Amino acid sequence: MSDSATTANDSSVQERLAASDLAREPVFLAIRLSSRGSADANRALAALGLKVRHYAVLALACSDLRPTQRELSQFLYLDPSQIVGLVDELEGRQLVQRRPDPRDRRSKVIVATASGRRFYAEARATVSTANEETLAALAPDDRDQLIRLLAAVAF
Amino acid sequence: MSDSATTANDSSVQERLAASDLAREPVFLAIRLSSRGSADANRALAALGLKVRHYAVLALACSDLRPTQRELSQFLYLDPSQIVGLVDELEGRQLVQRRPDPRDRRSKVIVATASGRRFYAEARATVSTANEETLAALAPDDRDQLIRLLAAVAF
DNA sequence: TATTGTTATACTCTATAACTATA
DNA sequence: TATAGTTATAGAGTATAACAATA
Repeated sequence: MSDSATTANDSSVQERLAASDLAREPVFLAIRLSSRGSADANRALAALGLKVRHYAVLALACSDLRPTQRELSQFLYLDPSQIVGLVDELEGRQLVQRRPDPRDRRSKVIVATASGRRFYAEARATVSTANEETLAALAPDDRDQLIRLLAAVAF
Repeated sequence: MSDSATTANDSSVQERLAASDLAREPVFLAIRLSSRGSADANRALAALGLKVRHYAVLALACSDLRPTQRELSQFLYLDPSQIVGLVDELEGRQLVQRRPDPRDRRSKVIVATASGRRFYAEARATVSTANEETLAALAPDDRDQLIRLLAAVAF
């Protein structure tokens, strides 16, 4: 399920769908929100040359978690081999660094550089604007509620 | 973001992540629910030889919407060329039929056969069980609330 | 001239297995 | 013997363009 349809986003088309059984299934609805949300976020991030997955890695590199690549793969449900490429790209743009882990020399801790932090602040604002767009149909209270419920399922 | 990590699902790993900024971003959370939900649903549907996208097409073929392939592509945010293959597989298993659209001979209406309807009932029960698993962390009221909010965003 | 279903093709994403260096 | 990062490769999923039939 993704964002590739041709003439979609016709509101009457979506209204017809809303009447179906499918439209009451939580997994189906989550897939839709996810694909719309990541399409919106990717569109916004494209101006910065990022995709959501780069953004997610950068966000964690800016956090105080000091994650290893292995941990990034666990946090993001991505294969360790995919983290390699994402870190490569971010490192090539000097947004993050690979640092030896003093506790285990096999591991590499991924930390943001100073410019990586500045860039993240910018990206975060961009994503936040995209989120506004995605969740425009909800009142502020409902957004908070949605975030709370999603977090409860996710963790 | 998908379901490919190696030793993930360690609850302490997820607790650490819950403390990050990322864990408050609705799009990130939706991606997680979507990937977990579709992984659960796909696992359940595998016993029936279906994936969620086949299931979605079958569900709409069983509805009273009587969708054309073009409409299916709009409903599911899939490219028309992808609908072809999904309908081919379902038709090969005699679960759905392509019927000429009397109103436009270019179009083909996709309708479920009798055995398609029986099969859908079974698949629906299976998916429902998988949903229970995915949403186990939520109380019934919270589940209803989540579905309501997701539907409000999706339509 | 535009649209529906279809085919073909290229591209991205995902999954898997191996290799190296460390543990 | 097992694990972290890496590489390579195959497979699935996605995007794009073209074509025949019909509008």
